[in-house]
Parts: sequence; C-alpha cells; structure tokens
Amino acid sequence: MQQAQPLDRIFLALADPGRRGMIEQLARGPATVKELARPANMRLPSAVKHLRVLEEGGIVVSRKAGRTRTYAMRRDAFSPVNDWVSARETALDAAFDRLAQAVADMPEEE
Amino acid sequence: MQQAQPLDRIFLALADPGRRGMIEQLARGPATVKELARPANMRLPSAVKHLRVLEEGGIVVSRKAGRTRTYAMRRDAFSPVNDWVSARETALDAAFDRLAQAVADMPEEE
DNA sequence: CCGATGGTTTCCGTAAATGGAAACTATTGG
DNA sequence: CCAATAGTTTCCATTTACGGAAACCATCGG
Repeated sequence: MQQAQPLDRIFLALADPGRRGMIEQLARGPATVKELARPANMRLPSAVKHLRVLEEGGIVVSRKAGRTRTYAMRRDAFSPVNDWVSARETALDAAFDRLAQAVADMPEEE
Repeated sequence: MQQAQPLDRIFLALADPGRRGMIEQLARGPATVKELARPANMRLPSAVKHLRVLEEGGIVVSRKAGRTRTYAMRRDAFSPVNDWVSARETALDAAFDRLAQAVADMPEEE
C-alpha cells in the first residue's frame, strides 16, 4: 500500500470525461465550484470531489474568497504529461528507426 | 451505462505505474507477455489483463504466433493525448494572454 | 438577526479496478 | 505421445472510484 505517484494522479484525473470538461472550461478562464458543476451536470458535492482530484493532480489551483471558491488552471498543468509522453515518443522513434534500418540491411529475396 | 470514450480508456491505461512500465519497455522494442510480466513483477494473468487495457486504449497492438503473443507500441499511440492536451494548452495560453492584457490596460495606481 | 446562498463533510450504495489462485487450452520439444 | 511452456479464462477477495442525499458550516443580503 504505497501512495500514488504524481503521474498516477494526473492521468487518473484526466481519465474522467466530467473532469476533462471542467478542464476545458477552466482553460478558458477561472470559475467557481457552482459554475463548474452546472455544465458538468453534477451536484455540488460531486463537483467538489472532482475538483479535489484535479487539484491533487496538480492541474488546477483554488482560492477561497468569502464563501465562494474559485478554481484556475495551473500554467504548467500538463508539463508532467508532456515530459513523460515526449520521452516515450523519443524512444519509440528510435526503435522504429532501428527496425527500418534492419529491414534495409536485409538481403533482397529472389 | 454508456461505454467509455477513447480518451477515458487511454488516460486510464496510463494511470497505472505497472502499465506505464510496460509502455517504457515496449517503446524500446516489442516483447512477449512473459517478457513484460517479469520486470513489472506480475503474474501472467495480471499481465494479460493490463496488456488488454493497453490494447483497448489503442496504445499497443499484439499478434499471436504459435503459443506466444508479441506486443508492440502503435506509432500513433499518443496522438489522442497530444491532440487533446495541445488544444487545452492553446486555450490556456490565450486565457493568460487576455489576463495579461487586462492587467496592462489597468490604470496605474498612484 | 434571519433567510438564502455557496460550499463542505459524512454516509451510503453501486460499480469498477486490481491481483492472485486455480484450472484449462494450445503449442513446442524430445 | 508426454512433459514443459505460454497464454488464457474463470473465480474470488480487496480496494477504490463515483454519485447523490442529507446535514452542516460559513457568509452575504436585507
């Protein structure tokens, strides 16, 4: 029983369509919990939980002013995703290049 | 009860450290189920399930020859992720630009 | 001060993910 | 044909995710 890694939380946060919808909205500008709950077709308690997942994933930040809490995207929200994916793509391209080279080095048949 | 969307399956597939480890291995070249199970410290049945998740997410493909099944990465494995993330980053950059512009347009204080 | 509002927490039921044991199938090697 | 091997399926137990109802807390408006 070990605590989840950062990438675990980020990808898990992105794996839910409701949360991705919230991200799409927040990418256009900050919003309160209520403003995020309505278009996602959720009750407030569900919205609060989803937003906590997004915040624990390091995707959004929030600040409470009075009785309203406002959420906003982090500028580096997708950095871990981009870094991890880029590294895999680099390795993947190299692997395909090696394969292509091996094919080119094969003696022709007939 | 609606079937999961493609992005749901992809992000869910990436949310597990064992599966990400398999991806890192496969990005360096194809491998069989057994070869993937050992470094991931899994039994074969678990490996089979994880690999099915990766395949249903469109991240890997497999082919069975004789009694061994070989897995390989798809070249466009991360295209949906890159597309979705890029779109959000574009919107996010625009939102921050608008904010910066609004700040620049504010009358100076004292 | 009182009611309405925005948010939060607790509790509950349902659904899904995870992991392994065991049993089964299909192929390979001798 | 027999034994070992690679994979697959089924079953089971544990854990976690998900969504809403209800109750609770803090704050704003009059």
